Amino acid sequence: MRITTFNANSIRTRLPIIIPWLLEHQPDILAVQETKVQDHEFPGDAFREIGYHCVFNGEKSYNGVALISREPADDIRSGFYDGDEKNHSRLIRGRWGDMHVINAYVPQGRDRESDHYAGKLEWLRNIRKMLDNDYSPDMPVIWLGDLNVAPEPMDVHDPKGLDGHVCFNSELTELFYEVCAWGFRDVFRKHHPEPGQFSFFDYRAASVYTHKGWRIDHILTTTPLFDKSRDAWIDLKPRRLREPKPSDHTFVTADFEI
DNA sequence: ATGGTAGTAGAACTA
Repeated sequence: MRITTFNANSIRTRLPIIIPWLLEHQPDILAVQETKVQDHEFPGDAFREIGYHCVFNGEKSYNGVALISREPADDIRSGFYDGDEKNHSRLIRGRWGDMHVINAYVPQGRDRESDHYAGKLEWLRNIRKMLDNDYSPDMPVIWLGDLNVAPEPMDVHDPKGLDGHVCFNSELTELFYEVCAWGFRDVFRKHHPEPGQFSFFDYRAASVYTHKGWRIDHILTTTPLFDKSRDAWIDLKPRRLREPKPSDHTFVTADFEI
């Protein structure tokens, strides 16, 4: 079983990257964030034409999440709880058999003093509440997506210069690990303990060419799945393309022996 | 260099 996360930064603009990537790498599930499209304009036909099902929650211009999969999901849920309209376009959950997938686009936070940053911390606390309510760490559960958290110094290109950033500071990373203490483990780091592994490169300052990146896109699983993971990898090629135009994030994938 | 680029929109906001 192969599962991938990708912040598309507009799924319509990124179809020339996503469709060939799906055909080449054949993931069972692709979790997309920042689709930036309302539901009635979602390009579902492009995925159905190559044999993928898709479910999505979007809004105009901002946010938006989707689950694109070989097999249709048995259950789809949106937000932290049924009827949570406020978080529809940042959280979509699916179940395939006994495997639960939580696709999240965690708020970025803008700056430490803003309400947006306070909302980001609250968002992570709500994830923990949702986990406590709806799942158990002995179940096969995957939490993946653009989590807007670089957990360790090695997850940013300049840990000293970037300390205090909304995606890299001790308050945030401590909270992140409190959420993970529910029962999540970092599948990517199981296979790649080395530094220099990044999933996001700012469009500005040609960061991709100097490898000044961040690892903020994650695939975390409960122990039953963690033990069955066989590989994880970041595909930098789609980020380095000039044509077609790249997203500022790239694909992060985990492979499991199931 | 507190800049830089990109997407959505069709000006200014978000990242």
